[in-house]
Amino acid sequence: MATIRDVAREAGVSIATVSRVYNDSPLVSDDTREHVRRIASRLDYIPNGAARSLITNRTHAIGVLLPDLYGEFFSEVIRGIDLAARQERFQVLVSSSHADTDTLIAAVNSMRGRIDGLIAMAPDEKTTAALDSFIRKFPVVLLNPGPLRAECGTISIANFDGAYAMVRHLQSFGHRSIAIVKGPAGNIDAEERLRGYRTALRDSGIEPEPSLEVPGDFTEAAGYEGAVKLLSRQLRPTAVFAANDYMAIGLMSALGDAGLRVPQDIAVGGFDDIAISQYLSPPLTTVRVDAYTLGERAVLQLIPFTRMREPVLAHHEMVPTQLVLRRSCGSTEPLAPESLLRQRRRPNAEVEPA
Amino acid sequence: MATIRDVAREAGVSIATVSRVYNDSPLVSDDTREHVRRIASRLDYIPNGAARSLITNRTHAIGVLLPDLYGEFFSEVIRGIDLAARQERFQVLVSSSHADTDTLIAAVNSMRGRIDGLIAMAPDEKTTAALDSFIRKFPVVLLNPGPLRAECGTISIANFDGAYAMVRHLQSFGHRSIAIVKGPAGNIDAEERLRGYRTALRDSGIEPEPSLEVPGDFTEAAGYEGAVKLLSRQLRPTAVFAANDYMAIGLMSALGDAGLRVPQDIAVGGFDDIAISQYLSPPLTTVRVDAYTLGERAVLQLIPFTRMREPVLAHHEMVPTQLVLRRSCGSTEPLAPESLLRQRRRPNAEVEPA
DNA sequence: GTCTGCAATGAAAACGATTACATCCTGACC
DNA sequence: GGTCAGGATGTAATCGTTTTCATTGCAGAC
Repeated sequence: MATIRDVAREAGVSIATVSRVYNDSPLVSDDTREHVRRIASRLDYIPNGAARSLITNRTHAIGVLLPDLYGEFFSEVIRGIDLAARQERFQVLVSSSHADTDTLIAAVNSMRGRIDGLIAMAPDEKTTAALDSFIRKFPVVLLNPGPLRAECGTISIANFDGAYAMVRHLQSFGHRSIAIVKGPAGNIDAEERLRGYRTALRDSGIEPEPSLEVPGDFTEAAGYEGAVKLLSRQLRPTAVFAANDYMAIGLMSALGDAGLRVPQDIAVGGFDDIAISQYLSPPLTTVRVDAYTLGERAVLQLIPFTRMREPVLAHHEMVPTQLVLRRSCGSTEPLAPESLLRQRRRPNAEVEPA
Repeated sequence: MATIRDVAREAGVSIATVSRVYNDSPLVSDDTREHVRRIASRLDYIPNGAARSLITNRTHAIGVLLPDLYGEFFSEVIRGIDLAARQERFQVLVSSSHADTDTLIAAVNSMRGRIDGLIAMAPDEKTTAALDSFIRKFPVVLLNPGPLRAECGTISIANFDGAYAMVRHLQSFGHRSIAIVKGPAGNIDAEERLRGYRTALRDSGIEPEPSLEVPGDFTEAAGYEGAVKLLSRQLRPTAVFAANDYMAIGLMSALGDAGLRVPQDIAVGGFDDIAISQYLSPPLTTVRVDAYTLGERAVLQLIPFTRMREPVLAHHEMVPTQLVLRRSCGSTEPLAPESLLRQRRRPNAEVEPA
């Protein structure tokens, strides 16, 4: 590997000059700059990153810490982060699949000194607490944290708004008795969605009815059981909002087993807009979550603070969700071809999934 | 940030001793080791990675270069890489979404000097060629490259075997006239799957019939059109193998539109086992691709060579595929609950997809 | 009591860049 | 012609480690 010294010698200048060329200093004449560049590329010289960050105390890399997420969401977040970071000429160091607090902390420590800032998804209270001391002295942006008390930057998904919009939409079809299959207790997304559901009801003068709120855990099976529970009521609801699409799938299959038609007998709404949703029969009305933007915004919020090496000022941002109308809620509007909509989200999707 | 000097001063030893403690040198007495560790942790000392790699010329990081992949596959590959790398105490630097050769090369260059080895997925000939000079002097493992002539390590998916098994399986139900909807020309996976299809036919004494091989491009729409084309023959095939699941979906919806029942009137097989497949009606018989293992094996193959800083010896490995029997091919065997099978692949899936 | 050998430690030279400061040169101005 | 400004370049200190090569101290051999 050629070093800056080799280039300097070969070009007949000092290493300071070569360095200046690579740092776009205005203190180099155009001739020299040109000459040095030529020699450097002939020698296949690439500045040594380690030496650089040793002296500048900057690594030009950001760390990304994610729990073990399901495919679609994960890859979109990373994609958003990756592209935004590349734009800013930052490298991305990832570490995912952190089941517990210990491995998460270990991961943070192993990244220390190798990154200028951190983007982390803390799925629960415990993990957020674990990151706390780090947050106080280092640029950190949290993805989708819970109670917004963190003293750092955060980006959240508009779970509340999405759920609210979904319920209001169901109401626009005349539904008055709307049930919900909830997500796991303690889960931040689940709680926000429930809150959106309740608020939407109250805003239309309906007091949420506990027996219409059945527990769930985001799995297909929970959706199935939830439906069974709801159908055992003497008065069955006319619409059900499942707090995520997987539960909506289970729900719909239970309804089918019970001989009920969706949406004629009962309307169904989901959340997430996972890839499957558009292929269900009927296609599922749901709430699209823009994971790409989540990642992108996180980078844009983080980068300025990496330059100062200071904690990110408390600043809370929200990524909007979008109601996706399909037939499961009774919508009959002519819809744009889904495949085109999808396409827009993955402009370079040229390669085969497997 | 505390430096090694701070620790040395505070502990009353030389920096050499502190360094030795952190490098597990046997040349330190147990007392000293213990003492230094205590001081270090009190000062919250973490060795500076930049300084370390400057002197050792090793970064303890591997780069991962991926094209723009669809969600599920992408995240599983990364997960495999991440976990294996963590085991070996390596960091992972990712860069994805490389639509063209230029951005790919740029990404490689921006990683130079920051990584000890590279795992890259080169989706086509052009990209492989672009990486060629790099491959000659640096540890590289290619994921799923085409013709196995690359002078480096490679890990491929057993596309041929999977397609072969699928066709043989269809034949076991008595099908003699089996069509295929092909993937895009030039695509490596597509070509291997086609080859597997043809070989399976020949091995059972059937000469592949060109009119039973209709073109496709891995999209749902292509599957639909493929079905239309096949149904327009005077003699319709009794089974169709779609070269990926998305095309199988389009295919099945076209068959439905034509009033044909799957599998009674016509059997269907797919490839990839995307998440949707088990929810289709009927659930799709397909070939599972183990992306996790792909990533994991790549790391295990790469790591030893990073220590020598030498190119990876040409070594070609294959990740097996697995036939997943569901109802679309006519299988009536009692099947294990799918949700359990899925679970095994994502042991820590505690967090909500969105 | 000296010498040898070995375990434990320290001093100092790298590693390859950035950058403050010094120096040189050129041309403008009086 | 001398002075001065300022652009272009060079010198050298510095970043925080690892590692080679002393150096020290002590145990055991003679």
